Amino acid sequence: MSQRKVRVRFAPSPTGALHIGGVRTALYNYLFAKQNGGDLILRIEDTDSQRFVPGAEDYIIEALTWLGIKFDEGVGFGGNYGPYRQSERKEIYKQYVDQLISNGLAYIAFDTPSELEEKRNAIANFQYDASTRLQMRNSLTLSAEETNTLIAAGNQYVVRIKIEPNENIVVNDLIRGEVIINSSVLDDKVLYKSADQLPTYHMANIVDDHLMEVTHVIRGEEWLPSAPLHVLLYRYLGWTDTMPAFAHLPLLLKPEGNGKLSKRDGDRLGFPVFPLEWKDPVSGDISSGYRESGYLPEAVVNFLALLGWNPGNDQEILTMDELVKLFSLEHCSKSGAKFDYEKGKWFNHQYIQKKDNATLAALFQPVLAEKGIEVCSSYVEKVVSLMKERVNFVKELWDQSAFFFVAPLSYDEKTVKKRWKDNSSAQLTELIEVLRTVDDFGVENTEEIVKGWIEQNQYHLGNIMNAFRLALVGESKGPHIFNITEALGKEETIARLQRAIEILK
RNA sequence: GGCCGGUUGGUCAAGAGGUUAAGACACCGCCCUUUCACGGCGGUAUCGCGGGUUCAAUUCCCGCACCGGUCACCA
Repeated sequence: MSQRKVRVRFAPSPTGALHIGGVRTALYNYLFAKQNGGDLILRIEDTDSQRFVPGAEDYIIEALTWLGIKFDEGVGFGGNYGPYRQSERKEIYKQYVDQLISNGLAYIAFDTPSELEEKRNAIANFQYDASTRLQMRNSLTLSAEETNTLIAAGNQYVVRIKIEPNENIVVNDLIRGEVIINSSVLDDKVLYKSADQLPTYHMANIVDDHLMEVTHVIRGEEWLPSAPLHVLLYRYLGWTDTMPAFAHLPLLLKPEGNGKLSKRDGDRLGFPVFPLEWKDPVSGDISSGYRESGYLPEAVVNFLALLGWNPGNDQEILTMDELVKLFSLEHCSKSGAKFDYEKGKWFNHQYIQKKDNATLAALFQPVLAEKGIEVCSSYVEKVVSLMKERVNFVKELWDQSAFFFVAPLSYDEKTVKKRWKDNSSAQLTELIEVLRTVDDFGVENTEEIVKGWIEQNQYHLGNIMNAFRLALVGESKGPHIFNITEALGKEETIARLQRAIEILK
């Protein structure tokens, strides 16, 4: 299996929004494919007709596109190995199922769900396997004639794999090494159900990976227990020599408490677990998304990439291109990672700093529009350049810099108490007169004149500046004060001073 | 419960027999400063426990504990 072109797939089932853990799996597959000059396939695993959710497929594509994870083929991308939706591949699976049956590697079982339920209730740890299958209603215990009669009469049945007991099955995992499981602990898994004429995940997955010439299966750790079954299926189908290599990724865990990160944790703890906002078509419930929360896609990618993998050094800010170069399965960790939302915010902060002002201003404009503010982009860019280093999200820009767009309506009580002195209004009144004489309201000039005036009169610099800031901003925050006066302009600066003097007396 | 996987600071983690056990997030303190941030500096680990192997073990082996996953006609 030397020179096969690397081909990997991301194979979600369209049962709802794509979980952030799934996004990471898709990302790792993408990085691995690109690094090796291979292909990434998007395959939709919709063999469970019961759980299909409309809109989920589009959601998956939109989310991954937003993040810059590009597919080479698959649903929505074309390709020569289609169709890529499992529900459209019924006939393909059927022939392999039949092949297994005729080779004696699988059999037909008529036990109804309720009969099985009964068994499970009656016998502790009941498992449909070599030790029990001869007590069940299947083509192993029934004659061929009886079997055919039952089928002809329209009885529903399933096809089960026939697993021989007592054999150690070796799964070679690229991340975990050899994992050995005894076949006796495996059950005769259902491969196919006559009810909807669809295979189950296991069968469809192996057939498709083989037919689509997948070379590496990179998926979540929750699949590790069924990996031996998959190895056996490759053998039963005669495809062992082209069996893909496996890599089982560690899980994303809840930030606190136990268990893997779930859909509900996000809303409970106040952060998104989905890339895009998702509205459940049935319940109408809305779950927040990273995009709508103001995350930059590069930040999400970077954050996710480092959750379960690291480059082996202390580099943390990595672009997609760098990730493609550096990624390796060997550096993936084996243990689950608790999801640290705070770190995610930090990544976004880093990427905001890296973005140029024009881009950020363009992202900020809609937020301003929402507040009913219309200003030219050059002014927004100026504000952004002054304020971006202090926010994690574009949206926060408004909280931090509203005073650039609207005069303070009130003055923060604590700040007033601390910064507004008895002589403040007298001094600021004087300051107004000084400012009136300033023609060039640029940062340096205004600062020089104001500081000169303060020095001349032996005033306390801090007292004046803090009261000045209070008048302009309404509280004790913001960038260098003369950057604010420059942006506001002479008229507005003086108006704000007058207003503060009036109100605070 | 059976089976499988994992276990380095609150979190993400580097490390691969001999190190003062990196770095980042968060937190705390200090510095910078006219405010708030940014930035800078500093602080917090007897590497889950118990046995081995070895001159030497966080690193190798075994047992235990704990955490996680999985045991469907779901993926």
